[in-house]
Amino acid sequence: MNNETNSANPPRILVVDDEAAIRRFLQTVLSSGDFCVQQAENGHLALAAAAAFRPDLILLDLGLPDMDGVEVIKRLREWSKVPIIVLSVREREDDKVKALDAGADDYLTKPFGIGELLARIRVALRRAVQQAPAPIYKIDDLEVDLVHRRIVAGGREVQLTPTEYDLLRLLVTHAGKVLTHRQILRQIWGAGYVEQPHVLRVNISNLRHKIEKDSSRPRYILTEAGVGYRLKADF
Amino acid sequence: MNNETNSANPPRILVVDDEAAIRRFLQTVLSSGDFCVQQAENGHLALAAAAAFRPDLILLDLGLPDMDGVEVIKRLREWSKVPIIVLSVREREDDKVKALDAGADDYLTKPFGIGELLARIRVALRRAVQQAPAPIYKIDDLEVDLVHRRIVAGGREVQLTPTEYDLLRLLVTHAGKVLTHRQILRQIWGAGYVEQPHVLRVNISNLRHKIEKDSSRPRYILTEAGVGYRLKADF
DNA sequence: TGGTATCTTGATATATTCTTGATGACTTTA
DNA sequence: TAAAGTCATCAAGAATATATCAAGATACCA
Repeated sequence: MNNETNSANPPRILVVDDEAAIRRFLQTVLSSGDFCVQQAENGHLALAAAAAFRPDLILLDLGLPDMDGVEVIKRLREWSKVPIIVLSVREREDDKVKALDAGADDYLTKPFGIGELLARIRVALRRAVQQAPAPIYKIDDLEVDLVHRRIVAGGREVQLTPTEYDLLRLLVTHAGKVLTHRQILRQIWGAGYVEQPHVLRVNISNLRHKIEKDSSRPRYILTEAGVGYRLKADF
Repeated sequence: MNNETNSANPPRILVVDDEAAIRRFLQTVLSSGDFCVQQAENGHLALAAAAAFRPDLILLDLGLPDMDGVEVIKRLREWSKVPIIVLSVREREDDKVKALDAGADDYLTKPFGIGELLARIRVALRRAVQQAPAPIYKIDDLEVDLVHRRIVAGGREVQLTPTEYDLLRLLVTHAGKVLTHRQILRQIWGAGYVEQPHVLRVNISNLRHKIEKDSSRPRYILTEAGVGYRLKADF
């Protein structure tokens, strides 16, 4: 996993909101606070912009026209750890909990004070200075692009089923680390499957046939007998 | 054989508030949420408790009798990065900004919902876990990474069987101490095996062949004749 | 509704790990 | 020195874990 940091001053902030007035307002406030601001007006544009623009922080309104805000957070969290601050008019506690549990870092209810917003942004940035792993995992002949959900093995793109993709993503995001059968089963199939490693084995086998040159001698997905599986890492 | 993976202890939370009613309330709420709770009723006790108790998270009321809450945050931040969530009755934006800039991670205004509080706690803990570096035991040429379940000896990674790994983990977590045969057998094979040191010897032998340069002259796993084994410690 | 892709489950061959017994080296003690 | 105990190692069969194929079940889409 290449580890490129993208923290050149000033910090870049992506503002996601469907109301142009609010985007303009935040643009003004943040620009004068020495931030570089990019805007997106719906969920799909936000995901694309997050991948292309690589912001250091995302301000996200939950009420987007094209997709649910919580879904946007989940999709972002599939590959990125960028701090997300939710700005919402909704006051319901349930929305906050869902957004925070989906991976948001903070939640502000409109209307909010500018001073507080800037302070929350400082907190999030203070914490995040360190790391920003590239969302493309590349090792030898295997390329996994978590943003575009694209897998290339041996020079050709391979199609994975949803389960296979989830499995590979889990391995990629923990590259180098041994994941026990139970950990994988709980993550992908749910707590009720932790005692059924068979379904996992079948999927590992299928995945290997799609991404390994010689599936009987795997180079990427390594078996840790009696324990679980581990994706080869480049260290 | 008990082959159970290590499950983390319940996160420890330090509650700092001068009102006993609120401490009791939080104690109840948090304990049922599977947290281990410690209390402090003023700033000085909070600082002492943070040092002694080493909580994973601090819930801090700003209105303390003996010192300003912001001062408590600053003093904590002189040596600790423990997540701090401020709980305050004050609504003034200025207080929030000061607390956040002093090093607090989040700020909730009373009254707050329990669901939201728990969600904010999960966010703070989630982040703290991510940032904690993996502890690696390193003795001369032997490297044991218990998080990644990765063993490197003599510069190359070695594959251990589950039993061998459990055995090495036991030795590593008690590095420098002599573990009797009975202690090891009870831990790894169960109480029924304490009279059968043979299995242990075979596994020690196999382990040595994998991690020692010259297994007939072990440098790491030392035999304490008539007693047990001891892993060399780097002191 | 039919057709397709995916998921689940069973059967079975292969591979790994565990246990156990045999053997010899070494140490301690009589 | 002999005898007894402890320790290290090897190797083979037993037990367990893993990989794979394929059929039936299910979900999804046009």
